[in-house]
Formats: sequence, structure tokens, C-alpha cells
Amino acid sequence: MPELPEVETVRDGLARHVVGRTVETARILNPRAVRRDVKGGPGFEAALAGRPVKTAERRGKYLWFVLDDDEALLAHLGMSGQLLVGDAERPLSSHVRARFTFADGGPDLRFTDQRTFGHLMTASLTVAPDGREVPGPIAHIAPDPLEEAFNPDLFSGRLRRKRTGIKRALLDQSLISGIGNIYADEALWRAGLHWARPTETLRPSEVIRVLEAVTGVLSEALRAGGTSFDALYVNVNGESGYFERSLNAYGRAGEPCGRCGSLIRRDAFMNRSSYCCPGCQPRPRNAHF
DNA sequence: CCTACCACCTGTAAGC
DNA sequence: TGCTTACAGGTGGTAG
Repeated sequence: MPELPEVETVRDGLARHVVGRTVETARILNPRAVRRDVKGGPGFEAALAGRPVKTAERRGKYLWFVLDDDEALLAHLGMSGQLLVGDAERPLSSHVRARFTFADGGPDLRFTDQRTFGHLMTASLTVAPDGREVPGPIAHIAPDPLEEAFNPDLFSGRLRRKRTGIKRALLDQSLISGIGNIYADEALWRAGLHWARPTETLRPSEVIRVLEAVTGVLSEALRAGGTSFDALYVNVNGESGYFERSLNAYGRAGEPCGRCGSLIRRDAFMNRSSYCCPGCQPRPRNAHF
């Protein structure tokens, strides 16, 4: 599923193929695709017609186009969302939720989403607490660890003041953004910490280790997933990347840990799964579930 | 204010 | 074979 590296790969493709063009029409094919937009669906379509696309930006798992007049087209891919650029004449697949054409008559942009957890909206830009201009509805999303605005000391302080488990904290997009279930497990494996470790007991050196693991995992995945895509295809699909990416813990229940040989275990966690190595990520005494 | 949990979706796969 | 159930999981809203 798209986490930071996948969304950044998409953003890069959009910067190449959409930025600098002017929207001609926006059509919502499934009303669920546009949510949280104060203008509503019809307002969304009307607001986008004729608007220039100036830049493509990202924070965590959100990405947006900056238009004119301090307005943005904001997107979240959810679990299965894709933004595809291609020949405007190609047939519409059944999962296309919204379609954008451009004044130059060139390739169109399609928001495709099987599970419909993703969504789009227009929004005004505002200044987030860290000083960056972002769309208003995501002002509460913290900087991601690959952003210049990310402040490790601020993160460390807020993390250790929390009363929860380290994995819950890493998934909290208002504390640190861009990390999802897969990269949280991978980063914690790398740092040698159990997912239920209480945040308030983390030593400063352990917080540094977690941060190094997170940035390492994310940037390596970005390098691996950020390669090949064809000229007119914006690769949004995290899934293909997963197979090529070497995962050390996620999805490997029952397989030997590459570091110590213990068998990776799967635990139920927040109605989903956590994978960890019982050997090098021992469960803390006062685990926080 | 903070933390925990669920609804929202649909396609695939495993279980009976 | 065909039906049922589990699972994948990010986020906003809400309950406590």
C-alpha cells in the first residue's frame, strides 16, 4: 500500500507529466472519490476547470498540486489509489473514480482506486505550525522524516511525552508522517525494538536509533521504488515494488530472522498485523498494547 | 487534552 | 463445487 516512498514516486511522476499544464475538465465518476471538499462534488469539478497546475508537492502520504490563487488539489491514495497519466483515448477501467483532461489535448490524469479509501479535494493553502504552506485540511499532519522541516528534537520530545507503544506512535501522522504498517515493522526490526515498547521508557539513544532506522528504510525503499516508469505512466502502485523490495520482518511469519535466525512472529495489532523477531526485538516487561 | 477503537470499502484467498 | 469468513489497511470521527 502506498506509504511515503510510493507516494513520493507518484509525486515525481506527476511533477514530470502534469505540472505546467492547465486543467480543461474534471469529472467525478464515483461520488465517494471527492470527500471533505467544502465546495462539494459539483463545486470541485467547476473549481478545477481552466486552472493551471503550478507544482506537485507531498507531505507524508498526502500529495497535492498547487494551483493559482493559493488553492490546491489535494489527494490521498488510501490503500489502493493510483494516479495514472496516459493516452486520453484509452478505455476507462472500472475503478477510475475521477478523470482530468488538459487544455493542451495531451495525456489525461485518472484517479483509480479499487477500495475507495483514497480521496481528492480542493482546499486553500495555509501555514502549518512548522511554517510550511500546506492545504488547510492537512495542517495537522506532521512533517515527514525526509522533509527539511522535520525537527528531530521536537519529535523526540513529543514522542517521549506520549503514553503509548512505539509502533502506535510511528503510525500517528500528527507526530511523524509517511510511515505505514509495513515500514513501521521494518524500521522497528532494524532498530531492534518491540512494537509494544512504551514510548515513555525510550532512552534518547533509542529514539535516535528509531529515527535512523525510519529514515534508512524510507530512503532505501524510495531508491528501490523510484526507478523505472514509462514516459506516460505515473507509477503509483506500491504493490509491484513490494515484491522486489527486501523486507526483513513484514509478512515473513514463520521464516528465520536474517539477523539472529529466530522465527519471525505475527501478532494481532489494531485489527491488523505486526511482525517482529522474538530474538532481537524482545517484548518489553511493561508492554503497551 | 490525550488515547483507543471502529467504520469506511472491495477483491482475493482460505476454510468448511 | 459453492458459500462464508478472514484479511489487507490509512484516516477521520468519536467514545471514553
